[in-house]
Amino acid sequence: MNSQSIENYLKVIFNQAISTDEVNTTGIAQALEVSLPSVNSMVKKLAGMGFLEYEKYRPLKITEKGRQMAAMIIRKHRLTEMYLVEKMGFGWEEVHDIAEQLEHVQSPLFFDRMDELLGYPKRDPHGSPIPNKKGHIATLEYRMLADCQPGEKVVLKALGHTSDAFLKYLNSKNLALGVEVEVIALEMYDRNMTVVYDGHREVLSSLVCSKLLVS
Amino acid sequence: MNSQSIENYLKVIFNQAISTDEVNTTGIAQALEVSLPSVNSMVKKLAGMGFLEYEKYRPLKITEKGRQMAAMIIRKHRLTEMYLVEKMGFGWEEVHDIAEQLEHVQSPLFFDRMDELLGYPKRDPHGSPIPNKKGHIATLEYRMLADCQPGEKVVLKALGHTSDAFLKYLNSKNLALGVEVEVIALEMYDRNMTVVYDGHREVLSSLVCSKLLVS
DNA sequence: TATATTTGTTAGTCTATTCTAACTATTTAA
DNA sequence: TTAAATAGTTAGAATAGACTAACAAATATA
Ligand SMILES: [Mn+2]
Ligand SMILES: [Mn+2]
Ligand SMILES: [Mn+2]
Ligand SMILES: [Mn+2]
Repeated sequence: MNSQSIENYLKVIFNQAISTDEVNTTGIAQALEVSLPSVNSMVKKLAGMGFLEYEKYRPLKITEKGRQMAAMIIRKHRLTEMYLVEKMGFGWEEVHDIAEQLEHVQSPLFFDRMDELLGYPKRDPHGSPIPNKKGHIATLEYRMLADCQPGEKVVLKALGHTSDAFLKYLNSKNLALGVEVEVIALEMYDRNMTVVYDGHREVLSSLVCSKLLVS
Repeated sequence: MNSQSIENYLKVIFNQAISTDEVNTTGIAQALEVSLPSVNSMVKKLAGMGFLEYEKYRPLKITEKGRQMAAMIIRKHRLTEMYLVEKMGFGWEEVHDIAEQLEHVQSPLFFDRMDELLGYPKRDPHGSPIPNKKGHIATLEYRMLADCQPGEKVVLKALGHTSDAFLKYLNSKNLALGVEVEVIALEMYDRNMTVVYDGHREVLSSLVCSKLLVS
């Protein structure tokens, strides 16, 4: 069985590979808050296990095997988050830290049961796709709210970022997935956006709007 | 935070202290399937942390602090088992291995929510008491079925042992907690007991009867 | 292009947890 | 009450994962 440490590295590497395909050591070190040499030695180990391709001083490439393995951990993480929200009444800002631990539990039955009880959900509480049992991850074609034009009506589908602070901010504005948002105005100077939803009228910064994924 | 290893040691030591109060190294080694020297060095560490009293070549004594700590882990273990059975539809023979992992999750909220959703249960699915948040464990005054006399009608309340094999045996005989059992006959030669319950008539060995706790 | 900055690597150390081999104390039993 | 058996200890080593200090390669910048 892979250690929790190995699983956490793999997950980070997989996530960084989504945007750039090639991953660098420094990024991993920052994400996991460990030193560069720690990453270097773990990377060699992961390469030895066939999860990565590694050449000295070259960016890393995750292999299909690595991708597969990472997807299974992410599957467990996201199923857990969904379960905590849907079945145990947690808020979407409370579940990540718990899922970070439960994702390492070794028990296919446990996660299959969650999946079943949830009715085989496709997304986690933050709108991110839940990989299926084969490791396949649906690619979601959402736009950023920041790219919408005044007059458009869109539905909030997912978040591009899920920090505690951001989730709490969204809670304070009553912004949740599924909410229909109408773009009223876009200030060209700072790209602040005035929106209306659910009887609310708010001005959202471009920072926020770039993290709200809509369709 | 205490490591999983430390937590597993503490739990074993606590459990062994219930019967004899004094615990010996060999018992711990057997329960955890590790070598004697491993236990020896961990025991010194636990003593250093104030969980045990240790003197060379003397049996160990668990301290109040150690008892407290162990109770909190056992609380998480048993709440988890109850949750898995009651809310997720697992059989009582399936839950121990999952609970063995979940008991190490660091999230008071997670277990408090389980507790709440379960309606603050007093026992786990095998009839063992769930320690309360202060670490207090109710002592259950049950008798062994083996000590009952022909003619007595008793209710199965808990198990003195919870191995997979035993639980599966009980499943095969449709014996579950809460079942009312009438003692029909007791064979003095081998102490086999003939019992009737739920429309079943079975002959149970003394080995089995000594592990069935009734009231 | 030459230099400065950033990024990645190596060497060596540390802690946690485990092990085997060798030894010592305690307990049991002849 | 001595010898045998059992239980516990020490020493020394291994592995996993992390770190700092020192160095090398790659990249950015003047
Ligand atoms: Mn998460
Ligand atoms: Mn994790
Ligand atoms: Mn159990
Ligand atoms: Mn455990």
